[in-house]
Amino acid sequence: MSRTINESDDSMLSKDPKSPLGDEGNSGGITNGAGVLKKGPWTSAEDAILMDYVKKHGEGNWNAVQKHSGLYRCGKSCRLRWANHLRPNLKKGAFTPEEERLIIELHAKMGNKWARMAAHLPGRTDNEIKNYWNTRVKRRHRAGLPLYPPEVCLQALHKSQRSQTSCGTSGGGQGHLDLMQHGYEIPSVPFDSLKAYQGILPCVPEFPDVSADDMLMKGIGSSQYYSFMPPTTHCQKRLRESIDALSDFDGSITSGLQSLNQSQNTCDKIVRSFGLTFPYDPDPTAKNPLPSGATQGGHSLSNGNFSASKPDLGPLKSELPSLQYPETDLGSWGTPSPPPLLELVDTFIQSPPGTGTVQIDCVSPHNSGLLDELIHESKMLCSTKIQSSDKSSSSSTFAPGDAADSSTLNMCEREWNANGDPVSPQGHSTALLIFNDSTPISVSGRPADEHPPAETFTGSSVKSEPVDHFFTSEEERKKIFTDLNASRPDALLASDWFGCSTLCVKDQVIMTDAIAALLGDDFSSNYKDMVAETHTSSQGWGLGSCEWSNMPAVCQMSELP
DNA sequence: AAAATTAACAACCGCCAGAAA
DNA sequence: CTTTCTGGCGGTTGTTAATTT
Repeated sequence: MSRTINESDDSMLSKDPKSPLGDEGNSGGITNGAGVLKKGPWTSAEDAILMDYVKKHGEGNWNAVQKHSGLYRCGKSCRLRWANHLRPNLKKGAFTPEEERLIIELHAKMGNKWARMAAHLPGRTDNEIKNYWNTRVKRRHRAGLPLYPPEVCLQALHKSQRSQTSCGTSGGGQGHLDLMQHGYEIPSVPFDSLKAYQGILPCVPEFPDVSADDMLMKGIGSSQYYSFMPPTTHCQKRLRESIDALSDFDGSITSGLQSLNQSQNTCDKIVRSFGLTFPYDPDPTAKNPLPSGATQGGHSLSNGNFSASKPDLGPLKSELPSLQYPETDLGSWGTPSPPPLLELVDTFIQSPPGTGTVQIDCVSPHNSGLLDELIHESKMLCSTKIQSSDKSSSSSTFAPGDAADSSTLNMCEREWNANGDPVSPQGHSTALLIFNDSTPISVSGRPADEHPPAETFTGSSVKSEPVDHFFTSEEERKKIFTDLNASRPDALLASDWFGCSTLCVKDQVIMTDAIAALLGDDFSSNYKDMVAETHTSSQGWGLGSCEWSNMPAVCQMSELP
């Protein structure tokens, strides 16, 4: 739009520092010694000055612009103005369908790497792309549509698979061409892997396209709308720390993470990097460390359908720190993820001995005091747990009947019942994901390479073969995570989210035996009934309309002998 | 026709990394 | 080696036009 430029400003074209350039429309500025630097919309007069300057001096040295041209703008602002509006060969106007398609594809591959994406779109700026995408996110979200069209997902999947293959055969030296050339980082592997089920698993008839980015974008597309999803960068910051700590993260996830068990510091790192809290509570009856208000609010958040499926709780959204997910928010949880994903996360998140029960929460980067408090408390509890579990690690087990967990379950069940409509398109069925301690072993005690028969719960449609089809080996899965984590912390985060969340699958629900083990027979039975109900009353919802930002984080890392 | 909502855009801010001093 | 400067990037906010109610 050209609305911001008042064409009458042309009359003000002047290089006189005392001209209206210096203060016209000044909506507050900063001083830099030479005067007040103007902020706000650029006038065409300022544009002319800047263009003239660049013509004479070339790009760069933006801080000198003011000195040489008398333009009362900071160098940063000048650079931005030049890059986004004045530089030649800029393509203006709406994105063409082709460009839109490209953006979608690129975003599927790169995530919020606007500058890189812009490099693929001649004449377009990162800002343009970013704005377009954010708008798209809002629009799609509002419409309840998936962010990525299915073809993009499939494409990403194929690339992902090729990339994995390539990495596997070349030792990672030569990844997918795109990955290497364009700095494509790890595609959203875990999600892509799920997408793979689309064509394999009957239980995933139309796995909606979603990726780590998707999830993230759901959360970061706009703080206005997704304020309770951790923005990528902040998560990356947290993750970076852990990645640093895991410099030996060479695929041996277990060893890498187990090393984290060495100290409170590492525990802290885990907490921060994974956005986890470790509210281990020796007293299961007081398991939920969140204040009731937070819980409730978190519920509203996690239920936080922007379409306000629970309007009564809506107002809490703005009052609460982001991402305080209650353990009890069942009604809004998605459906359980398929076993491989669970195991993937299991593989990655090796709860060190003594970590004990871990509640994974998603910590907002914009921690409020409350959240900080919770984190602090979690750290303390974590520390406590490490100490205590050292004494009793051999006997520390997680069982369906475990009091602590059952308390959670009870809460969940109550919540579930309270929600009344557990299978509504946006209040999907729920499950707890249990991250067991020893990776190769699922909660049910089954070795990881022996994929659990998820059909146990769906009773009909879940098969285990796809697991083997997609992940040929444990090494491969580890490899994926290694690659993922090494180059795409946000994807890791997403995987973390994924792992600690539940997966919404159109028309179908997958439940792992791990979950079953946790829930116990009665609950599982109820769950199955509910699933059946879901099937019959399905409205064809998918991830696209699923509230990722809702993802509760009731992930329990339990110890296993 | 007015108000409300949504979309599109522009610009700023904070953070970070690399280069230069 | 440390500090400072600069440019770049991504997230966020604010404004306005367009559309809907």
